[in-house]
Amino acid sequence: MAHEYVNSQKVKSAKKALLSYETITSLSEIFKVLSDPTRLKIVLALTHEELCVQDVAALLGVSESAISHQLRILKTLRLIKQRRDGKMAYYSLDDEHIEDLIRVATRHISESA
Amino acid sequence: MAHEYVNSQKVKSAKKALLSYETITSLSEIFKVLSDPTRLKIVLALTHEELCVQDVAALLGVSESAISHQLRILKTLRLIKQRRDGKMAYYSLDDEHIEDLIRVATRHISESA
DNA sequence: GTTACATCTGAACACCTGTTCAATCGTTTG
DNA sequence: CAAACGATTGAACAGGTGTTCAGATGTAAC
Repeated sequence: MAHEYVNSQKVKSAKKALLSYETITSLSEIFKVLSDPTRLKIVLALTHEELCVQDVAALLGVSESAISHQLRILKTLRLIKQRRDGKMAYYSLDDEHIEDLIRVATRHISESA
Repeated sequence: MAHEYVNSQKVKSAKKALLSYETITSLSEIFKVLSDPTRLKIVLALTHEELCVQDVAALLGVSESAISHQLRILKTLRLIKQRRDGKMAYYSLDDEHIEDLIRVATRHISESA
């Protein structure tokens, strides 16, 4: 194979911007968890205030079961944490950086409109 | 309905962090497009250098057809732009803010490890 | 213990998504 | 013109995703 690429010079330059497999995987994961509107709303709602499952469901207009499923995903990925109080379970944000990410993204869409 | 929420005060506070339907939709969209590893790699590769379809495919180890499909998605969402040169089509980034978003997300995963 | 309530869970379902494969389009070259 | 090449497209496929539904936890009150 004399020429692996059409334009080796450009590819060589482009290669510098690539990231490791682990980084790509982690980035995809964090973007993916925020790509679902319901999860995104949950994260926003829990940013500055803890809420129980019922209230999250009522606030967002989604069934409690669906919310519970999504809360589990967010908890597994350590974006939120849980506090038990009797029968109730209170959830709150457990990631200080997520706010920044959403803020940067929000600025992005408002400036490209 | 005397009590719409279990904890009205907390819900009232949480409501302040919510965003409009349009903003939520746009945010989900931008996170979703970056949630696929192939698309994320394409965006990274085209950040500082334009590339033709063949070279993107070879660089990422994906078929030209699959790359072409993804390039169309990225182009539709105005993340990348196309330049024609004879038979070749050169693609490059068309969004200055995407780099920031990926940079913030990268910092996030490196600090939470 | 039993009832009531909040939450959680698993299976099922419809829907969406990314790749593959084959065919087609556009442009360039002989 | 025809052949060659890069790129594009559409249908089909497997795999993944979010919600619903019914049932099971777990905790508190009686």
